[in-house]
Amino acid sequence: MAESARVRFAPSPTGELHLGNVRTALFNWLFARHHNGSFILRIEDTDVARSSEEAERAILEGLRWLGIDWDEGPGKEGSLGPYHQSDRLAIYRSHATRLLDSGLAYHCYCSSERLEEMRREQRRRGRPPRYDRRCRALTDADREGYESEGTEPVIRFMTPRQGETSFRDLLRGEISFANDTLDDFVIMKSDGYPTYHLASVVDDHLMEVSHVLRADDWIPSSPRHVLLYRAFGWDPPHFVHLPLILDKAGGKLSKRQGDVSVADYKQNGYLPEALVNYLALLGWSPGDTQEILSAEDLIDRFTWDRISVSPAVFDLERLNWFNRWYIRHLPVDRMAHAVAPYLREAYGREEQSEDTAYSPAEWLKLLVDNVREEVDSLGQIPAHVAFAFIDELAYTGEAAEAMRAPAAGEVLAAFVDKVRSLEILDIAAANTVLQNLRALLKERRNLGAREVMFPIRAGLTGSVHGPNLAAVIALLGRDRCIRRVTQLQSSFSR
RNA sequence: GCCCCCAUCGUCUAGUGGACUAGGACACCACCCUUUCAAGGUGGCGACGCGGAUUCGAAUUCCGCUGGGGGCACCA
Repeated sequence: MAESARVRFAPSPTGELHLGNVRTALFNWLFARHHNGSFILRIEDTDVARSSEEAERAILEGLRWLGIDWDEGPGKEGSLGPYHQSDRLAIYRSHATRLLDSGLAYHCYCSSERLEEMRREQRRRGRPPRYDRRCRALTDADREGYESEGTEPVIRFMTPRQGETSFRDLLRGEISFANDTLDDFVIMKSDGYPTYHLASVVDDHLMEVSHVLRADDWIPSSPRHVLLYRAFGWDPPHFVHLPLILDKAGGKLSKRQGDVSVADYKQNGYLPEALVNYLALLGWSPGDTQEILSAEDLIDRFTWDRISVSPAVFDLERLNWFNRWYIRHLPVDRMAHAVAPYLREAYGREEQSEDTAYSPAEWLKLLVDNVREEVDSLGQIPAHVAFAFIDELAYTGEAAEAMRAPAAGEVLAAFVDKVRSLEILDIAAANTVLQNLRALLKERRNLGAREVMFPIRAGLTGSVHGPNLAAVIALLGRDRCIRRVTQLQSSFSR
């Protein structure tokens, strides 16, 4: 590819940033970065009723969070802007007029009621729903009549009745459509805004887009776009249609079954690098067995010819695996920073370090470092560390059983003794305590490791599962450990 | 209904006529490790949709079928 790579992501701000859209954005971005080209962000806000600034903000925020940056677009006006289609209406109008003047487009005054009725009838007769081109044959008198009634027309493209229109998809080769399966589609709406077809073709040309990477479901529209390029006398860009992302049920990924918006994943504690890594591998592969790929790796290795053509099912389990990997490998201070908001939300505070051997920051890091291996996402962390924030423990059945063990009382008493004798209870000291306790009780009562560890863990946390026990002890600190166990002992003796 | 796209383990995929008793990853199962859970290690389960054709030889090429998906708006 000798020519420069200019690609774009062109979302319409009508809702959340959808995973499918993100994947499209990601592939475009990787393509641009790999080829040292440009990645353009264009906001397709031509649907006045559905577009909102809030949705646009969410999209920009989502992209930024994922690290997908743009070279031209909102906040980065380049020479080929503006990058909101609503700011380009004059451009579309003049181009529509050009087609009108050259007889390749015409005004259509048909009401939406008539069009709906027409389509209903066509479907009823088992015919494909298509515009019947009635307004192609309007006389000047007809037109004047409509105009005097105040009817605002749309502008339709005059699609050839005969022949076929084909285009080359880089991955699939030649795809052709018989022109009679296309109809005279609308290019300008009656509110003066262009439709997607016109706007995207005009913009892609004017913004000098070299490659259009977009989702599969655009294939049926592509011949219309090719027709428009030709009508304007332009060369179409290269097309690469990306396979759709399907849900578990095999349909197009949509709301209702699970989270589909990036904001949801962000909120639930998925790391951007995990999402990027997972999404990059949905419909693309590096060609070897490497699974963990950083953004740099992806940029380095991304080429369009390794994009697959068959649809891919979104698999949360696999995303979770990537997220777990990145959670485990993130530097601990970054992890602490990322986890803090979740703790604050759940407990109103992000640490509980008073009366421990640690500073607040150290305490948080110790906590995070010891719990990170147990969760799929950051959002699950608060539930795993309740023992460190809440003193009223709810004991699980297993925990109660562990404390009912014959030696449990003796184990806990010995534990409190050891802890009481300490000045500083950090993780090293806690480990020493546990080691000594094991040796002592092995000698005295021939107890195994579990018989020692389980009652202590259960008494301290209310559960027999959880982070490393020495860490638990260090996180609670000397006084809380003693308090929890003695409370337990008094309730037993009652 | 019409048009278009797609088809390898349950899922993501490698594979571009012979190196395929089809490789890797997720999930699942077993074992090991172990201070619980997890992580890690080892092993296991598990796929070329069907039928023709081309070829000495097809997962790989061609045709048909079947199946799945998408599109058919003054939404993108």
